[in-house]
Amino acid sequence: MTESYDKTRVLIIDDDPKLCRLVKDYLDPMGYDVESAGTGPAGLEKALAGDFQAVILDVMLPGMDGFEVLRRIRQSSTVPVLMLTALGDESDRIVGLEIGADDYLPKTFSTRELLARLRAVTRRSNMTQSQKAENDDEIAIGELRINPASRQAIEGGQILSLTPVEFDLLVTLARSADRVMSRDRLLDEISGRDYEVFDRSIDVHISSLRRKLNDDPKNPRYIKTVRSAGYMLISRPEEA
Amino acid sequence: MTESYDKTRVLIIDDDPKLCRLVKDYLDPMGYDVESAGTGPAGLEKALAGDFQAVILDVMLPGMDGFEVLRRIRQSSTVPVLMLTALGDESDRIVGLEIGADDYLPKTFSTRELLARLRAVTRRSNMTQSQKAENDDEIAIGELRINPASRQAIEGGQILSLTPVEFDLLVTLARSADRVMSRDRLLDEISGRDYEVFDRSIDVHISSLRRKLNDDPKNPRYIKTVRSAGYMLISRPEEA
DNA sequence: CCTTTTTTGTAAAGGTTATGTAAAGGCTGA
DNA sequence: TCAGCCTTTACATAACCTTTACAAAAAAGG
Repeated sequence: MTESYDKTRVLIIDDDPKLCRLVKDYLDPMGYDVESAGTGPAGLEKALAGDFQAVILDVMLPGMDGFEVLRRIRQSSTVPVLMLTALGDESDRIVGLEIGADDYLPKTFSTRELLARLRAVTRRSNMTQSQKAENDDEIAIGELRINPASRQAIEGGQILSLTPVEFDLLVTLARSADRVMSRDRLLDEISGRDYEVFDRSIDVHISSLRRKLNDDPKNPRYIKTVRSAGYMLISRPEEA
Repeated sequence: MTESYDKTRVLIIDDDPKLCRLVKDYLDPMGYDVESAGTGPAGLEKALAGDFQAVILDVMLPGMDGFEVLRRIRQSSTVPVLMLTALGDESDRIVGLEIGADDYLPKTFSTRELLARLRAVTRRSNMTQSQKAENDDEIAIGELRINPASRQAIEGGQILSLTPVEFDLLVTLARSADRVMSRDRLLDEISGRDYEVFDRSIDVHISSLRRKLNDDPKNPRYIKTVRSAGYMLISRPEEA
């Protein structure tokens, strides 16, 4: 095993080795873990076996064509699939078979586009997983009021100017007030990333959140550190 | 009873079982409850009997064609109907529009499109009567007055000369004042398109709207940018 | 107690992404 | 054809997120 398991795993199924190489060379340095398959059956097998966060699938494949592969993938998997279609070649698409892909990518895609669509597709599937409850009700905790609809938080009458991640972090903590949230969990909620042991970004965000909340780590009114476990937003600030 | 009551119920009417399966396989895990019908008459019966939040209807059906099915559905139901048309077949669209289709999907749709349109269509039909009545009342926000009936907007006594899209954008923002509207949502409301990763047109419209409103992005009286989330029209311009 | 190890707090740097907007391109209806 | 409008493109800039580094605190172990 040469790859660490936390990367976004992408499978490309295409009979053109050059294209596979191209995609791999481009995505690898961006932190993706790219595998490839040159035929439909091989691709299908890999797609169903290895767990990938996304599959890039050429429509035209020798043996089993892309749509057939897609159909079989869909029989037992909901992995996001990006179909590679020939540019402008819309007329030869087989009516009725072409659904089930999450998005399409023209064969002449730019790397920028590839990356953007990959991200979009993986983000979407992460979102449906947690099935966003979309609760827009205001959350009140002590002097703190959080309004998801306007993405505003007010503490002691002052509007806090929070960055996107800080706001999400605060909402996440608030929705699980008085329960410890692991860094792992927090990171997943706010950015969908996986937590690594050396990842300190949550800590950094917590730090700046505290500064904006005027909160002291040693004697927290809001965010309490739970050593070796995570952070917790406390609903009733008690005096120590 | 196998299904929980709160899922969005979708009926697909298509003679291609593969397509029905694909839609079902894809939508089920996303929290939809999909039923299918293989013929016009069967579909019609189901559409009128079971209560669905949306119907996906193929234009080409053996026996009774899609338009006929749609016409009969419309005789006693206002359920949102998405027509499946062959790609680029403009005349189909025109016919369908007249009969009362709610939206179209090219047969080569991606699930991204499918999901976007399903959401749009169910959102629209979920609106309460008063919301749906397209409230033509004037909206007043600060120095700004918007009159949907005459499609005029006045700011500080001056009539703004807005383009159609700018006006719709302003109305949409105003009707959800103090709530962040995503670009996704805005784009859908004003043009029915679905948002692509590279789409900047909302930003551009916002920019020119701001110019006409004499609004400064950095210190907005009206339209506030909510980074990574969208835009928000603020009803009570606060001092910074 | 004292030392070592683990964990956390936070400043600063560096790279990345989102946004504002001008300009170009393209579509549509007169 | 032209005029008006919408979208796309392109680039500058600002805001942001993560990483790194180091200090401090807490726990563990003696």
